[in-house]
Amino acid sequence: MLDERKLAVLRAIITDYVENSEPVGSKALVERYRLDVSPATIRNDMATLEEEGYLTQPHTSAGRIPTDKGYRLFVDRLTSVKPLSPAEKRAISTFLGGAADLDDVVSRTVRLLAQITQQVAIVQYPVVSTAVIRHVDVIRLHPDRALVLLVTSTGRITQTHVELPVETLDADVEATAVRIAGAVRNLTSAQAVRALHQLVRDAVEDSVLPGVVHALNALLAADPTTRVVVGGVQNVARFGDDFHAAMEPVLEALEEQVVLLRLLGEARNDVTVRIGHENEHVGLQSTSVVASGYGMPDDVWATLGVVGPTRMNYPSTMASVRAVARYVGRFLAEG
Amino acid sequence: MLDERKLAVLRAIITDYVENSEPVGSKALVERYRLDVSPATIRNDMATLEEEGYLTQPHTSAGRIPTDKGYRLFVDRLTSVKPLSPAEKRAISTFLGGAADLDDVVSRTVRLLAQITQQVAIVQYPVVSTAVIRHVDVIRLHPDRALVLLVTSTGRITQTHVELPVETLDADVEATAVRIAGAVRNLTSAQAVRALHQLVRDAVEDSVLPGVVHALNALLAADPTTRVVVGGVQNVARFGDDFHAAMEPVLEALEEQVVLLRLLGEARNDVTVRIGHENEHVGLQSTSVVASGYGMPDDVWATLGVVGPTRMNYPSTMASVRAVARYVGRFLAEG
DNA sequence: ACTGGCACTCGGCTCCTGAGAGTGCCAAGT
DNA sequence: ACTTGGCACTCTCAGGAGCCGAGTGCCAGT
Repeated sequence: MLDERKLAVLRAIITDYVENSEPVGSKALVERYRLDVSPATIRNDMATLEEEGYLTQPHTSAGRIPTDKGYRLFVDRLTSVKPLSPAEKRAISTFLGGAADLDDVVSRTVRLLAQITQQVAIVQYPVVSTAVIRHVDVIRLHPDRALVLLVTSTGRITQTHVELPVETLDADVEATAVRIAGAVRNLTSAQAVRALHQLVRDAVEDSVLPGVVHALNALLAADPTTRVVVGGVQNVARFGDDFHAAMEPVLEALEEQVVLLRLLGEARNDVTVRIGHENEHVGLQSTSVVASGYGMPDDVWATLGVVGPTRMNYPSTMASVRAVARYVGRFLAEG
Repeated sequence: MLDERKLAVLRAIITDYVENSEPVGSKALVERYRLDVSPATIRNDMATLEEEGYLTQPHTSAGRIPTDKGYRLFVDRLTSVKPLSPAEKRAISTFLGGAADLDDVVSRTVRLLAQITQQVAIVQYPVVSTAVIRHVDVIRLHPDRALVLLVTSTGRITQTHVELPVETLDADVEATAVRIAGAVRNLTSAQAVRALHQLVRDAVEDSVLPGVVHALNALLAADPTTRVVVGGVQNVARFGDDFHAAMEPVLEALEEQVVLLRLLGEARNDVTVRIGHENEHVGLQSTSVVASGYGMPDDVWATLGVVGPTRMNYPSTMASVRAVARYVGRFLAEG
């Protein structure tokens, strides 16, 4: 049904439309791309492509524009992710190289992604499945209130408050902190939960312990709900003139952590693309999401990606996302 | 020059323009507001107001719209901040009441402000000048690298990394941590800096100490550079149709922490308004900023505010900002 | 299977026109 | 001295007519 030339036509239409943002007609197509056939032939091909659902026309007697299905075929079969130029690679590398700590890495990454794709960047904080607990601390802030701190080997710090029983001595708090720290050090989340359970049963006399353990369990359980950072929101204004109407729901979606997490989806170690209506979130159905997991080859930590208009340059966006994901993964693995 | 009626005319024009987003003419004005004079009289007043720079017309023979100077006069002399309704107060109170920790308070505040003003909300994390250090911790992450943690009495946690000398023993790290923690507990930033300086001179044999102290000094110095959180960005899309052009620079400005901090300005304990060109940042010259410090009556901690179109409802926005600032201050003072 | 030709459609541009809103100014009234 | 009604004028905006051109679909011929 779709021979080689029809695919070439689809590819040319998408390329042209991405570049000029205007419906593209048969004549312009043969002029700009060396298709070596007449416009009439192209018209027939276009008619077929439209029947199959890959193209559509905004109105009769205008050029064609790609549908979501058209973009999908393009992404799946008609293009390959092109490696970045050495200069770009170097830029990524040096930009990330200056990062001081985890927060800095994430914030640099999000700015970098937004910058080179000219779209909205989303970066999820890394969760390492093999992360172990480095430290637990209980810090008394008030007579009846203490701060519980949890530090993992990746430098992630989470905290929560806990109420202390009345008449708790500083020494009690101290003792509990030491006891817990000793019990869970170098354990993974799952192991720690078991160890804490055991600890509560063994040390029944410790009045501070149960509250703190409860708080810690909450922290350990909340762990996968990682933070998501967004950047380059101003690029939404550049998504195109036809975008102004659909803009508010997009901005709204970008403020919801939950939406963003679902958007990034399951962490996979290659680049995935979700086009237009393939996104579940209704406010984002005129956008596409290009995402990639990052981390070690066999241990994906988290996901990052960009949100842009369906009419985006997929090859170049995918290349950028992939490259940034790899560099960040490598950088974090080293540091 | 500006008698009572001319001021009433200006007030009516601003009220009407804020409501309907359309230039307002003399006839509509006398109809909608009981001015008890003829349109011709109003026209003369309008001509005067325009000469004085309070009004302008988009084109000859259209109605008038206020200038920045007109809005300025309006907020300074023609309006008073109206207290919120009991229902609104209750909503603010209950919404903030559920907050668990500092992060939660800030994030709830920013959402609340954006929600009730329908504009972009900005909240600066509180810095308490009287905050004291509750805890310092040094946590070894790698053989040659450790995490330095600083916890203040407000629950603020800052952290940084420090390189350890080769062959450092765990016990050395532990000892240093205990020593430092003991030295600075319950001190303010300024006191702590002095105490640490003393400590370095006294404990020359401690090889870990200098690095950690250096890191701590950086943390203490960085303290006032507090974080700023933004919310309700989607409301930019609702600022008005004429706003679409000026939108990108606004979104851009909202991503820059530095710009935001300057925007909020000096923390003062009452509501301040900066209108249009009174803002230094060029991207924000078609917006107004309504800000207020929050904290205890005599101890302002930080600033919060909203960014909206110059054509905004100043009395209601100012009332909301003031109310939220007060509630947050009170809430933080209690908790 | 491709091509050239041809009739047809339809959006966008320009030009025009009328309606309406609003202004500025003037002379008369209070 | 301020206010008012009247009036001529300006300018935007909406609507309609008409033309242009890009683009299409179809068909007959190669």
